[in-house]
Amino acid sequence: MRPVSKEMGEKLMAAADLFAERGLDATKTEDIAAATGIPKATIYYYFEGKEEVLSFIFGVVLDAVHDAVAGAVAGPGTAAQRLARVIEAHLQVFADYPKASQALHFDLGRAARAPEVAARSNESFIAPVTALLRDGVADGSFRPIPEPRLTAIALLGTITTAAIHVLAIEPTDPLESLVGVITPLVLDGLLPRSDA
Amino acid sequence: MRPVSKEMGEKLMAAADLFAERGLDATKTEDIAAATGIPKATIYYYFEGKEEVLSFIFGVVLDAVHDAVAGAVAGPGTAAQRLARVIEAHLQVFADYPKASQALHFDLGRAARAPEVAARSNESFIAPVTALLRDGVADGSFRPIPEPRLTAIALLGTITTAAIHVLAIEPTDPLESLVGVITPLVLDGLLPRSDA
DNA sequence: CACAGTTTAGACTCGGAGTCCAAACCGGTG
DNA sequence: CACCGGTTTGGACTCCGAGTCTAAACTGTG
Repeated sequence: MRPVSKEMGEKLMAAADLFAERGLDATKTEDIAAATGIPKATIYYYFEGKEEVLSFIFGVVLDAVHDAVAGAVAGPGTAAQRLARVIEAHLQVFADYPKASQALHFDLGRAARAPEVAARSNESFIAPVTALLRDGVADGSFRPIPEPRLTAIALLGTITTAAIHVLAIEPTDPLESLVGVITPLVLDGLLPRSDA
Repeated sequence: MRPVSKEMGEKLMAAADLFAERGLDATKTEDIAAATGIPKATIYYYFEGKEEVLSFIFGVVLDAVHDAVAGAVAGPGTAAQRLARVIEAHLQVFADYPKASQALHFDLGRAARAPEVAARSNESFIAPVTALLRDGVADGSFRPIPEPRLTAIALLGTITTAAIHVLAIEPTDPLESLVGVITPLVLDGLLPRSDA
């Protein structure tokens, strides 16, 4: 994969629509060419094949997640407040890159099988959130969490699944409504608080 | 898709391994034939194509989820106890059909795009769990939940993502360890309970 | 201008999905 | 047993699209 100019990168994001609608394999190289305005031969000059085009798009999203999460984690406040901001920021990435996020989630298998995508999703979300959970436990703003890493992974699933569902399957509710669903769910749980 | 005999159905499940490892598109019809022992021509006699073979496998898993969830929801106890059993039962399906579950999650895009798969995952999990949440709110065993359906979807994501991760990506932890992660997470949340 | 890198059209190869067919097989039924 | 419908299968065939290749044009830089 040759280095991609900013302009070309932007053009390429148009392919995210195709991938989100049809998936990688139902998307012809010619379609990508048509949608992006980049001729097939040029695409092959930059990328090994359409799978690498998809990886490029995934990279853009994962970078955005990385920045969003890193910013939220590094911010002020208790671990709980920062986790709430992680959720908000992550959802904002879905709002910013709806089609690309959808493509990422929908071609999850391919993504998971690509070691560098797995590594990046680890760096972007799982590792920082795991650390945040540990912090919160240490300073008492979270209850003891026996498996912070698995918990972080579960949180990732909570956020992404809900977001993708709203985005792609039943776009009846706005994405913002999810903050009010997910944040209380993961912070307070479903049981009533006797001290509330 | 013609009706499939029990024996043939069992043979077909061998294809789940291929789908889980490589995804549908990297799996050749010939490979399916080799893995299942069913010749290509016979496969095409029963199914429109390999996509329908995948749908068949998805159907088996979704049926199992349906039965597991229905059983847990219908059981005795508070809504919280029944939800805990839903989680356990759902995880048990992952344990029973690891490869097929993986294939389902990995080819999520295809699944989500297939209207009957979306409908079945709604019937199997989302609708019954939404109802369970409503019940729990009504009888006071859950706190008020403004968006029970979105919450149910979020729960589905929590469970499946964690399970798939453990199953496919980092099989270091056993699947059972997830019960202790997910159940407290969704029932109690991450914040400490001052009344605990 | 010459040279290196980029861009592109278009022709080509090749693998695999799905089609088709005809032969065999199988389990009733008269 | 002879027949008939549905099933099973091998193998040949078509067709589409990914990826390759080439050569020409174009771009900017010394």
